[in-house]
Amino acid sequence: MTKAITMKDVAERAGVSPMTVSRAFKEDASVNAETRRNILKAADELGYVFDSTASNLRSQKTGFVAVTIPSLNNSNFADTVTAISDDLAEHGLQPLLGYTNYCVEREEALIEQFLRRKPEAIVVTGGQHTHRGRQLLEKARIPVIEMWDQPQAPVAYSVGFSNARAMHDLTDRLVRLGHHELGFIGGGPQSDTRAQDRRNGFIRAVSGHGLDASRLIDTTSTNFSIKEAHRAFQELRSRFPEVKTVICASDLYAFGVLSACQRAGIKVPNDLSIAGFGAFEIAPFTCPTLTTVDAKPSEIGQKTADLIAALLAGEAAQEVPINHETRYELLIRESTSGCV
Amino acid sequence: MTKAITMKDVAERAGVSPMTVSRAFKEDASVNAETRRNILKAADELGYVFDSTASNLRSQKTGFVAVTIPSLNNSNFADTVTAISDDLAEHGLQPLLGYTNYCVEREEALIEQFLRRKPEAIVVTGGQHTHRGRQLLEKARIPVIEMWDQPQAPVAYSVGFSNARAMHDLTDRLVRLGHHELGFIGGGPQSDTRAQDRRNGFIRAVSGHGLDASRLIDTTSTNFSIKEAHRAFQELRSRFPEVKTVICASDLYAFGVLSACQRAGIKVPNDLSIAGFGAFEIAPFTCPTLTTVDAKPSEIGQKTADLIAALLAGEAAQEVPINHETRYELLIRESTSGCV
DNA sequence: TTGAAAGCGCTAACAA
DNA sequence: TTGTTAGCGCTTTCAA
Repeated sequence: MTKAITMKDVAERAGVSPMTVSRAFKEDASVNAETRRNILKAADELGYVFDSTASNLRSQKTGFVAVTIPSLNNSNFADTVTAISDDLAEHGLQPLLGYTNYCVEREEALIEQFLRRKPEAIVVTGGQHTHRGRQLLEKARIPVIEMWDQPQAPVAYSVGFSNARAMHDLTDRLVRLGHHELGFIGGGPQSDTRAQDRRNGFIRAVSGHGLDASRLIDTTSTNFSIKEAHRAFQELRSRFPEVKTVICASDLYAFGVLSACQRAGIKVPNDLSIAGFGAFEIAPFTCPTLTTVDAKPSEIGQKTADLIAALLAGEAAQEVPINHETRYELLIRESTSGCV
Repeated sequence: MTKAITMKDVAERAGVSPMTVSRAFKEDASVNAETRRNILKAADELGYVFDSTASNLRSQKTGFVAVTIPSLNNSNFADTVTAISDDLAEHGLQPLLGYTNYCVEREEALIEQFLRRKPEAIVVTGGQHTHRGRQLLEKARIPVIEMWDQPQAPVAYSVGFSNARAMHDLTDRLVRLGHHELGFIGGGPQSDTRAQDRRNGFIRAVSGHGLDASRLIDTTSTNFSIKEAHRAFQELRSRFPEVKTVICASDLYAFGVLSACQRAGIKVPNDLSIAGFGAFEIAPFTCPTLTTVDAKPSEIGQKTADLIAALLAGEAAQEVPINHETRYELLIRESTSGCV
């Protein structure tokens, strides 16, 4: 391995000082136009590659934004990350992405790892952390954003919505449309906290109407899978055969229930209504189309990135709101039109 | 902002030299067990956070592996990245993830950006790059891996399979099963190169049997969407009404065609057979279940990470093969059982 | 607009 | 096992 080419080499070739080379590589620095051209040419000829690691150390700025999500393989989180990534890029920031696999201990490890890399802000999904994870976030001297949920006790900033309220609204709407025998799949004690919140919202809405809110089926894996939905639906059918409307913590579950019904010859929505959560790409294309809630994941990502940009631009803290509530939208479709 | 706490501070508090603190933070360094305990305690009390940026510069090692994929929102690529990420973590490496949106110019920009951060290896998806992108990869003095495809002229290492051959095999198999009027959706000149390769494989297989291989429908967007499939299927129906078997460049297209059929009352597979590519999670759960090809994305990720680990461990270059072929599997299911 | 000097926080290399 | 010295490649700061 020959020695790496540095700014000094470029400087010598261009006949200037290293400092001028440094400036030439900064878009907005004041360097004579021709000098800059010469420098960039020299750099190109030498095959010089700017070294961010040195720049990061000296300037105490890395341009990193740490982001942890539960899973990469979930189109909602993928949409959020895509939006964050796009938006941050406009501000010259680069996400440092990690996934927790829905495990707070893994989150803690990720947070610790990421903080060592000196990101300029850190984004985590949800408000559930280990004790130490939370401490790390609190002591990090950078903006901390919890997204997707509205934590009861936010570490600092939050961008998201209440999963409980969203599911409450969906359920309430369906009850008003005539659905009275409802069951819920997902959100058991082992699941993702967002799924748990959704289940709570379901219970609150159903109880609020004086209906039976006890037809709940736990799922055992933290991430959502179609297979799991099949198992859960079977359990629902045997324990609560009277259920006419199944609401699921995720569209993936809803799709699983729908496919199980198609296999079993159960007509949806005539015999059974189904609703999901998340507005996955397939939802408007299934037969029947799937009732769901669009949590607008891209909007969450965008608002998160905008918030970071504002905070890093040094906007007076009192001008930046702490909690950023994002919208969600009920999408009532064919799969729940059976009771009218 | 008060001054950051450094190793020097920790050293003073623990009554040792900074070098000893440095060693205490390295798992395998030789430090007296009690000394290390004292140091870590002191660090904890001071709220010290190890500074990777300084470590990276001094040791000329960042622990980063740059990875670019076309899209985050594609479960195949998400699976690959998840596997890479898991595997690299075991070697203390951290992926630096970026997505190109199926655009070689964006890829070039990402490569350039990433190389400045001094990753220890770089992984790109596929073998298509801009001229400069390729040059950057060639001149980077780190292992370069092209994954998912088997490029004709690899930059260095490759881990993947031939999309053309995989689709050829699927098509060939279907022809042998009695499918003789075939059409293909996707892989037009504007699409993802992997989709183009698949189309070529289709053409080769169909022509190979002396059948009409000209029933091809272009899609216009680079990423796969269900909506696009609806449009394409409509075009296929009007231009080639004789088609009895539709093969799609992606499961997402196949799902779109299937849902369009369900809407239109076309019986699958009795009136029309459908096959996709990618073994998406929904494929075994649709009604009918979907014939597809499993390209084993996790395996690609795993092999890629293993290759990187081997190369960084300094294994003699001649011991490490250049091309790593990964397996794929034909999954013949209900959606193509109409011709038997 | 350009340059010189100093140093960001860590660790390689060497010494004890 | 521990310490000393020097310096990784940039950019801050100050001066011209």
